[in-house]
Amino acid sequence: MNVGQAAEQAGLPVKTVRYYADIGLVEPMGRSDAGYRLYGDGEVSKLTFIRRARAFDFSVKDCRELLGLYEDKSRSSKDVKKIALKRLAEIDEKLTELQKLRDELARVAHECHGDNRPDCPILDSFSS
Amino acid sequence: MNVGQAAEQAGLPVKTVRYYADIGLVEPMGRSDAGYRLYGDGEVSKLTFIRRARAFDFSVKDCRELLGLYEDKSRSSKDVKKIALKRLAEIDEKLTELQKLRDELARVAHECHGDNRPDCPILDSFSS
DNA sequence: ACTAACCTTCCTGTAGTAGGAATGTTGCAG
DNA sequence: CTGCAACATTCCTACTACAGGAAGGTTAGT
Repeated sequence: MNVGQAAEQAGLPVKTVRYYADIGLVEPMGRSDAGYRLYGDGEVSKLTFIRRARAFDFSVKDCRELLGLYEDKSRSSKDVKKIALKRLAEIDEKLTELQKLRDELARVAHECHGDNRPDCPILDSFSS
Repeated sequence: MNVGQAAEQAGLPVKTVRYYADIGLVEPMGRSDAGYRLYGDGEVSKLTFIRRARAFDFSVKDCRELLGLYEDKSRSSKDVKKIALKRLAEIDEKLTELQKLRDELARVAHECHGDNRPDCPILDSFSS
């Protein structure tokens, strides 16, 4: 299977699949005589796995680690859970920050009457 | 005032101040004989303004627009509010997505017993 | 034989800096 | 006057995770 088909099956852009091959994240099974990347079902599974993990906001670096665990049949679920909980904590922190940001922005935006006068609490909050 | 002092007063890294000068966001008043960037209080105000706006997660591009409004004494608060509300909607969307992500990750992480057995619902959720 | 649809590599760009090299300037103490 | 620290300069590289496009080769079908 060429890169296009592998990409389609995995639900990823071709560019991305090639990129993953370049950085050694998911290498093709081999190359055709013409130098085309050749993929099998195993590689497609890995690519799909990565797409899902990325959708969970795991970094490519995290994915590399997870993929290692995914392929390692002897790994314990403890190892995986540890990474997941770390990501969860990071996401929680991000959520908290973003929520604070949102509230403050909503507050200043609400205070701004939004008319044709130049007086604006939003800009004031930036400069004071 | 040289770049170091301006950066300190604005609460920004020197590198960042130089970057803002390079991209024409906040240009120095002038240059010294030796070619040092020279800043005045006006530039420091703008830099401070940008730092605050960036803290609100506004992009540098947004900042450029806001800075234009900030400097334009005849602008209406309506224009500013429009940008702010747009950002607010974006943040809300991001929050919603992140929250969904968080919940799903928390769910699969919770389902994983995290012991020494290889069986792991987290990885399963990625590959199925 | 031609053409469309694939594939290849390589180069550039994105956002917003951070780090570092090589070099020049300023100010002050000895 | 000299030496030195603390500043400044430009330029190059790296980061993340790709996207876009150029220039060219391959394959499959008509």
